[in-house]
Amino acid sequence: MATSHFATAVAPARFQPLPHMQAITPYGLPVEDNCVSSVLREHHASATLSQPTLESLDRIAHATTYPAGSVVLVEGQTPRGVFLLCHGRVKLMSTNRDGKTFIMKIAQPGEILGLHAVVTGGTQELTVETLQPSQLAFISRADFLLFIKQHGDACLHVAQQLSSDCHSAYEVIRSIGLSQSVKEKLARLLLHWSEAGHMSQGAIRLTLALTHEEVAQLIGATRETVTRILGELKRQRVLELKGATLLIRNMAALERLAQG
Amino acid sequence: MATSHFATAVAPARFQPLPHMQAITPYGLPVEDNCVSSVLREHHASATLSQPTLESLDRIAHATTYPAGSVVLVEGQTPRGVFLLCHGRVKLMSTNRDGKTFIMKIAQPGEILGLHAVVTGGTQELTVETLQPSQLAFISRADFLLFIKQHGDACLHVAQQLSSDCHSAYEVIRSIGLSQSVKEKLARLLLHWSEAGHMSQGAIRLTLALTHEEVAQLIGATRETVTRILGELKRQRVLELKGATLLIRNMAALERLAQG
DNA sequence: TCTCGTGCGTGATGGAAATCACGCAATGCT
DNA sequence: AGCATTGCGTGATTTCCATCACGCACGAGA
Repeated sequence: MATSHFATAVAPARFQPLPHMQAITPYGLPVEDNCVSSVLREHHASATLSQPTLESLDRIAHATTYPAGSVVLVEGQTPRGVFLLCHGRVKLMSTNRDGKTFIMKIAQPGEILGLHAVVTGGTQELTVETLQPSQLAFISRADFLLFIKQHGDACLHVAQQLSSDCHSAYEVIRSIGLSQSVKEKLARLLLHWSEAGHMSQGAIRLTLALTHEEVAQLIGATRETVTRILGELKRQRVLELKGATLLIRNMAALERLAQG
Repeated sequence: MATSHFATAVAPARFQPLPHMQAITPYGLPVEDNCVSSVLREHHASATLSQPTLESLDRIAHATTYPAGSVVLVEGQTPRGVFLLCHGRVKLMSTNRDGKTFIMKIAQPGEILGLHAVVTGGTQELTVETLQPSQLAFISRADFLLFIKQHGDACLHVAQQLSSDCHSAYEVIRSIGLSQSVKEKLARLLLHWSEAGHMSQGAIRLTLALTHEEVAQLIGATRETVTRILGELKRQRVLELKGATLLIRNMAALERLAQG
């Protein structure tokens, strides 16, 4: 189990292109030169970042496309810079010596990866691995530090990003530290996901792009328990699961499980 | 148990002085007007903050002394501003509906409390309660935001503080998410504390200012298990405990327990 | 088409720790 | 002094979940 995890996590690192090998492998993603400013405009940052700031960011950022399963950053390494996630989804995780993995969060487009290490000058806290083919923009440490020194609005945005990282870390701690059972944690996770899902005929529909193993690593449990509890919830008609599509049929029951 | 926790956590809130009631109750602590710049000079910030920045910080900060057990910030509340911890120690914690508490960290002088909420504009993430008589400097939200906008070095320092908050949150997640047993978590905690302890006749001496209950809340366990494991470690001559003084006799054994 | 790898479904079993339920010492209050 | 409160020490019981050990489905590649 631990071995198989390492296989998926580490093997694709060989495919990791260097930042300057820009867009050699499209993996079906559109190759945009200015993906940086566009993704920041679409997502949260529009309010805080000025036009000149975005432009100078575009100048120092280099977009690259990665296949699914690429290891972009590794915990413990000295950071060469930060990555801005333009397209796709990546998992941020930590692994201990006996191969047990904990997934801290799934990052969405617009998030900056590897920020802490660059800001504090320490080593990388988390391992970052793509879940899908993803486009990331690399900014070297020196360029980035100069950039936030020169642009006050960027520094504020960095602070906000760090705040939001903290926020999600605290959420995780609350989830795994303050709950009695795995069922409760799983219910909480599903509720959290349901916020991003769509209503359809009285149920909430969302696509579950993770394996049971990964779900387990998100809540600090084993794959078997996740499978068992999901099965139980299906039998109780709380959930319905076809392929990667998850239907939440009984929201109230889920909320009760998550400690109402 | 839950009730008794709430008693200690909430009751002293009645003694909470308003920030403008400056230094009415000294509680045995020296009353310094410029505690802000002096504590920042002593601790980490000396490198990043310039003299003019420190001076203007002193102008907007208002020092106040609190007795032990004061609730300074409460999770969920809309923040009026941030607190800079000048003297003493406070615990940052989160509580769920059935009264179960998780302590995220014990903050040391120099740390800024309530930063996330002020930076992001959201609600307070954590409850902050003094463990000892402590001196805190209040800075209103408006003053603080203006201050970091005007002082680039301060904004960077804020980013670093947020990074370090994230760092400790990730540490906690690793500790509680990636360990097999309570014994392992407790060993890790003791090792972490030992870094701040002093060597004396082949053992490391440190003062354990927390109750077993609080230790349990730091590692996500119950008071009984903490008592039992500490007792076991005493019997195995790994630890020695007299009053609030903790002696670590066998560092190697502790490291083995913490997964060497 | 036949493996092989990967992910899911399930049973049996053991063990770590939560829970419950005490007693006992130290401290503070009136 | 007497009483309440708080923190520590311990036993008995129980519950939940990790662990081990399978089988089975499905897509990919030879």
